[in-house]
Amino acid sequence: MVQHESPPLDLAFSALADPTRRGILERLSQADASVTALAERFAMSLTGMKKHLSLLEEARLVQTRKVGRTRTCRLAAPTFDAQLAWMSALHQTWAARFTALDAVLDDLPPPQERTRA
Amino acid sequence: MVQHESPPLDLAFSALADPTRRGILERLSQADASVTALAERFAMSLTGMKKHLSLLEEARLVQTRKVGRTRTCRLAAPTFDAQLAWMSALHQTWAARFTALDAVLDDLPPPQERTRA
DNA sequence: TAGACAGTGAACCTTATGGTTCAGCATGAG
DNA sequence: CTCATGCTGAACCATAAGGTTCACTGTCTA
Repeated sequence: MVQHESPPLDLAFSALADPTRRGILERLSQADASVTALAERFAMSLTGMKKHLSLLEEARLVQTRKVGRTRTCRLAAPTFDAQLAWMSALHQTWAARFTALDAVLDDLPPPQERTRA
Repeated sequence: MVQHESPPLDLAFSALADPTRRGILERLSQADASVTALAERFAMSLTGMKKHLSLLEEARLVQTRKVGRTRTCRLAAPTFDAQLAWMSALHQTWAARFTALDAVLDDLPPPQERTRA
């Protein structure tokens, strides 16, 4: 497979691709939480949760800090920028194409109707 | 592992997580293309490309149509809605806590720009 | 000081993913 | 009709991903 590159976009999108991780983000959007709390909430082992959190942290979607023996997790703020920018760029393109080309492509006549012209 | 659910968000985000697939979308944003053309462009087998395209199609990011023996691929339009909504919802939460990212979302074109006749 | 508690890390298991090759199967051009 | 072209599908392979358990470290607390 050789996934040679893993730029921010890869990290962020694939972090977001997992429903559990999206759940974690939603949960954290309500309140900060410890690893244990999250593990309980999502019914998985501490270790499993830790892995998710590591990914989320690497993708800069979550920020954690360990005080004493408990690690507290919170949402990291300015993180969707790259994704939004990317999606937005593609979206722009659509807008352009729709106004111009869309009607033609969308309503492309069925093959047998192409006799005239 | 048992990935029991695979709702639109999963599909879309994980489709977007792969750099090749993002590349395909970018390429298609410039012009429609056949499977062969895409496979050549991304230096992979037809079959490999087909798999990517199937995923993209299932995620409703790409639309294909076969005419004769060639299948033409084009961007599908109104597809980031769910993701934008989700991210935006999370972002709302931040807004209460931080106040940074608003500009990005504001710059975004309205998700439903498909007002074509 | 003795546990208990919170988190880590290594090893492992199973399934998913990204890719390949090879063998078809329609379709279009001579 | 024949053959090249364009795509499909099945089988396979290596690695990544999502999870587990078990052993361990560090930190409270009684």
